[in-house]
Order: sequence, then structure tokens, then C-alpha cells
Amino acid sequence: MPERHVPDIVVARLPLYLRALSAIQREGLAFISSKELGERLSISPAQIRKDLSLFGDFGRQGKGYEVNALLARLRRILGVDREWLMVLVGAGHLGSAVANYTGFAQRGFRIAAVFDNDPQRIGVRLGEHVVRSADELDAFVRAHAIRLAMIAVPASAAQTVADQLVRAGVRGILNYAPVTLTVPPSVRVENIDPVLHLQHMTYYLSAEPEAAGTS
Amino acid sequence: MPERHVPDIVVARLPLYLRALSAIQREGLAFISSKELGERLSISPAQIRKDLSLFGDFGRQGKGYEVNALLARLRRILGVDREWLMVLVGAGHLGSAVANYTGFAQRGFRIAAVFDNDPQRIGVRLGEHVVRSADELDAFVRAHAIRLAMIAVPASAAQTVADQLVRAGVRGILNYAPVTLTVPPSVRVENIDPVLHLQHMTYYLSAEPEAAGTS
DNA sequence: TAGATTGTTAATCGATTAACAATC
DNA sequence: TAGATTGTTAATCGATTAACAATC
Repeated sequence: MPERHVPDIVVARLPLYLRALSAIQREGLAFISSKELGERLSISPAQIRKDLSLFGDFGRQGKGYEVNALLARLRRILGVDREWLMVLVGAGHLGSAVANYTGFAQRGFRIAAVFDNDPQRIGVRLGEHVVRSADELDAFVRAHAIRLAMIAVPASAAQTVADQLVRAGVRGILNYAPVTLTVPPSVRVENIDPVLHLQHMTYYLSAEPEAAGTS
Repeated sequence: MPERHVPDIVVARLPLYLRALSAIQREGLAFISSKELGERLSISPAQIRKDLSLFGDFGRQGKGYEVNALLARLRRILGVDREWLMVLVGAGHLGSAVANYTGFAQRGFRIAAVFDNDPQRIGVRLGEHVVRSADELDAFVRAHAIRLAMIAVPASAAQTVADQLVRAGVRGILNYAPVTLTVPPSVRVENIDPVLHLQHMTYYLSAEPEAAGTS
């Protein structure tokens, strides 16, 4: 019932809670306290309680949160209590891996079709898909009212693909290409660039030349 | 010379600056202002100036930042002004895609070897690698003083692999498995779980039942 | 009941932004 | 010079944490 302004940074943590709770459910635990959940996720118990309290009172004093109930509620909040259809654009090495990854369907994200503009790849079988021509992308997205897409094309082609997707009605893009996409404010983009993560880590692994001492 | 306490959130933005500046360099621009860089990245100019000023005075009033010089400096700050060797554990669909991705080597991250514990996969050619037995992992990491690793094994095996890597001396792990890893504080972990990003987006794409109006 | 843990408030902490003198 | 943009300070904004009454 509450559902006040939910900061985006809180929304970003909810899937993490969901993932951890799924594991806890598989372990057969019926209740979990914010303390223990926090330990598993390296998040403070206070933060977990505060985040969850934005959406209602799920906990029970003295016991913690009922795992099944909280899982169901989080799925509902995140909108993953149903199946989502996605299109995948790009059938190279990365696109192939994405198409073959079973984790999407397991968690409710089904790839409805895979597209590429390379004649060499069109028609090729990819897991349970046959790669389609990018020419069919617009019609397919419209026909199936697809709202989610994944881009796994080279950086040079990513913006063009994004423009096509947006025009066809896509509202969320998971972008694997190492470029910042420009889209209208009504469209959400999330980026995955593994090199960015590696560079983040090397900062800490590189002994800074001047700053030898810690203090 | 300055190099005061650098917040981690600033460190996380530096690779983004680096990536954008590389593109700007390819376009042939010699100078870029914080205003224009900010527009490309959807980051405020003030934030860019503040972030960069933590590391010194790179800019020139009236002109902006010299692209080449800033690029070189950022590479040095992040520790990517040299090549890093990595090991990749897991040679399934995802591991194969990672092994074949040319973007790592292009940006200075070289995969030195690929490991798997499935006899079916050991010995198989993967891009320029031949998959090795996981039994050799520890010795290899030590022999080559490897500090970075990527985990692309099933969730159920990820923690065990992480433990092995840490014992062998790895200091940074890029984890593709959808689990939270537990490692000593001296080891850094970055996670990539595409489903988490999708769930983040579906929150906004799902019309909340009760919150029909915007206000 | 005694013990444990929630939900929430207030305090703290940290990050972002606005503004502007300095200066290329 | 006039115009543009930096580096930096102070103000604002927002997020995290500590603490505790409420209560299962």
C-alpha cells in the first residue's frame, strides 16, 4: 500500500534480494532475518529493512521475513511474476552465448527471436532459434508487442539498432555493446561492459606510484 | 600529485570516461569540454570536473581537456597502461563467448588460459586457446603470477572456483555466475548478471496496479 | 515470559550541483 | 580583448546508519 517515491538505487537492490531469497528458499529455510540476509549480501540489515519497508510490512518481529511470501511480493513488485518476451539483436559469439543461456528463461525472460544483418548468419540455428534477418525486426517487435531487447552487435552498429528498437516500441534495452546509447527518456537502458568492471578492479590492484604509504 | 581519498563511486566512473575519450580520440577531436563529455555520458559537467580534479589539473580554461593527454593519464590512474593477464574458468556457452571476445585484448586484458573441469571440454580448441583441466589452475595462476580471473561456471560451482582462485593468489574476480561470492577483503569481486539488469528495468515497465496516476 | 527482530525516526555521512573567481 | 571553460568552494540533496520502542 505505501509505495512512496522509490529511489532507483533501492530498485537496483531488489533483484539482488530476490536472487538471494531464491537460494535461501532452495535451502529450505522458511524465515530469514535482515541480519542474515545482510551477511549473505554484504548489505547492512538496517538498509534491507528500510528498503523493504518502502513496499509494506513483510517482517515479523523476533522471526524475520517469511521467505516464500517475501519472494512472491518481490516478484510482483519487480514485475517478474509473469513471463517477459525479448528480442536479441546480434548473433555473433556473444549473441550466441546469450541465446544459449538458460538462465533467462529460468527466471522468466524468454527470447522470442534472434536477429542479425549478416547474410552468413541468417537462417542459422542457434539453440532453439533460427536467426532472422534484421529487416524483419521492426515488424516482429510490433506484432508481438515486445518491450524488452538485448543488443549484442558491434559497437559501431549499436546506436542504429537501438534507434530501430525504440521506433518499433521497445521500452527497455540491455546493451552489451561498449558504447553509451542515446535514447528518449521513456526508454530505459542498462549496460554490460565487462572491460569497465576489469578496469575498475585494476585501479585497486595497481600500486599507485606516489602513494606508497597507506596514510 | 593530489590523489586524496578517491570515493569508489568516482573510480567506477573513470572507465566510462576512458571509453568515451577513446571514441572521441577516434573521431579526431583534440580537445573536449566537460560540458560535451557530460552530454555524451549523461553526467553533469560539474561532476566530471570534480572527479578529474581529484587526480590533478588536466584542463585548460576556455578550451577543455586535451584528449590524448587525458586518455594517457586516465590509463595510468586505472592501471591499464600495461597488459593484464587473466585466467578464465568455465568453457561452456558463456565461457566460449568470453574466450572469443576480442574486446578484452583490444583494451589490454589478455586471457592467458581457459580452464574447465568437464573432461568433454578439456583439450578442446577455443579461439586461440586449448581448454585445460581445472586441476592445473592453481599451478598456472602461481606460475604466471596471475592477478585477475573471470568465472563463467554454473552458479553451484562458482564459490568453490573462487576459493581456489583466491588461494592461488588472484586479487580480482569478474564473476558471471548469478551468486554472491564470499571472498577475503583483500580480493575484489565485480559481478555481471544480466537478469538483474532486466529485473531492474521491468520494475519501471510494469504499470504498478495501485499507482495508476503519476502524481 | 525472555529473546529476538522488525519498522521507523533522527542523526550522520557522503555525493551531487550551483556558482563564480581565475585564467587560457 | 571577449568568450569560454576550468578548478573549487559552499550549499543542497540524498542515502546510509544507529538506535529504540513496538511486538511477535
